[in-house]
Amino acid sequence: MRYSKIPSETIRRLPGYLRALIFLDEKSREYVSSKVFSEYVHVKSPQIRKDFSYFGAFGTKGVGYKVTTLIEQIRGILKLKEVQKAALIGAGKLGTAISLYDGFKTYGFEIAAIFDISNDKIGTRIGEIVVEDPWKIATLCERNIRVAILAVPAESAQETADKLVGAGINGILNLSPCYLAVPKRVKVITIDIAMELGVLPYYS
Amino acid sequence: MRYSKIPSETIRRLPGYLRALIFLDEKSREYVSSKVFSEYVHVKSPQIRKDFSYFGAFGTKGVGYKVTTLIEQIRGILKLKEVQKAALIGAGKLGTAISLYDGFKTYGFEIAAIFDISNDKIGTRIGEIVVEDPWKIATLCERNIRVAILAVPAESAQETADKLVGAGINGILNLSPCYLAVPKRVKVITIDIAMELGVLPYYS
DNA sequence: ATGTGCTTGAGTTCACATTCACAAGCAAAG
DNA sequence: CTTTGCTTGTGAATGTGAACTCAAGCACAT
Repeated sequence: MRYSKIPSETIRRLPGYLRALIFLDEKSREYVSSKVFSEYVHVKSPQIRKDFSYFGAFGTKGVGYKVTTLIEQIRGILKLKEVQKAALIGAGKLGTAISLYDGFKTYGFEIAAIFDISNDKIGTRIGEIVVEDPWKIATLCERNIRVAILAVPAESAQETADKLVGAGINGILNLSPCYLAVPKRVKVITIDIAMELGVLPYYS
Repeated sequence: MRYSKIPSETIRRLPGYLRALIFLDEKSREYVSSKVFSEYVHVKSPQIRKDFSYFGAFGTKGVGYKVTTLIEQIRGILKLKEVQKAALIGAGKLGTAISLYDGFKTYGFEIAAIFDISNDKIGTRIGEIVVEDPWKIATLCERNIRVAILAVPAESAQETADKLVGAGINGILNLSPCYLAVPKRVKVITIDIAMELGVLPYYS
């Protein structure tokens, strides 16, 4: 299957599709049509069919798509089939909130390590994970952790990102309000809650 | 000035521009060229010039754009000139982390009210704000609060959103992992951290 | 077995966004 | 005053994604 020709905008929508599909699956819904599905994900139905058609046609005319098949397909494309271990850097208020959020397993993620610079926190436990000293970030690669969530103050974000890159990480979810300079092989996604808020008044 | 013809993709980039410009301003940088600016925001220089040209030409050839003028312009377009009051619903771990985050004022936002359903929290103080009972959400309109940040469990997100809509809110930043059904006049932005994480493995 | 109603899948059209290339123009130096 | 170097602003071309439309086809009822 040639996934390489899937448009990037379609990829961007897939996690949203996945979430809705898992929701439908939990409700024991077996089939869903593009029309009904569009209600759940706020994407128009022709768009949904086009997206699904990129990775092969397996819908049933007159009926719709089988929910479990769709989930399998999307998990496969996003490489979420086996559990991905993720590291959390920064155990402040935000980091703690994130580590306790149970939505990660929906996407096959598991927070497998937490780091914090504060001596008060090192050695203590958040959930079931023991907080470690940041110099141990270098061991992430051998622990098979390739994704990191960065919840540190903006001042130390770049510095920490450099360490992560050095440790062989290839994906960073950056929650600091700043851009990170990283090599091209590393994918960075930045979420700045305040910044997202910035477009709201425009649409009023 | 005809702002109405500014492409939506440009609008989406403006908050990012604004953040970088404020950073430059704090560094006392007076002028910035599109080439230099592109390093800061990770957008190519012709794109930046095109974006700026949508809201009028005021760069100086051979020199660049005046940082403070740019900040004024963008604040004007995004309607961030006067301080916008925002309400925070949900004072759990995530809500608390958000209320203590000081990045909001960069965009002219101020958390002016906090609501939580828990009796333990009502009446206590987070930062300088006293946590209120959710039935007081109805008073938001008369308090001149038009934007809300929703940090409640997914189960009660829709119900709370309905209350907010009833209170005359016209923008919601939704941090729950679910879609919200709201009237068209209300703009919703959903951020699901786990979902954003979902695209990372694909790019590995 | 046949017809009916609904849904898929794809080809096409249209709209939008990005990139490119270059003329026009300011500033500073000689 | 003229020249040199750099940067803007924009029209044209290219690329990309969204919306539309409709023939093909499955399932179920009759």
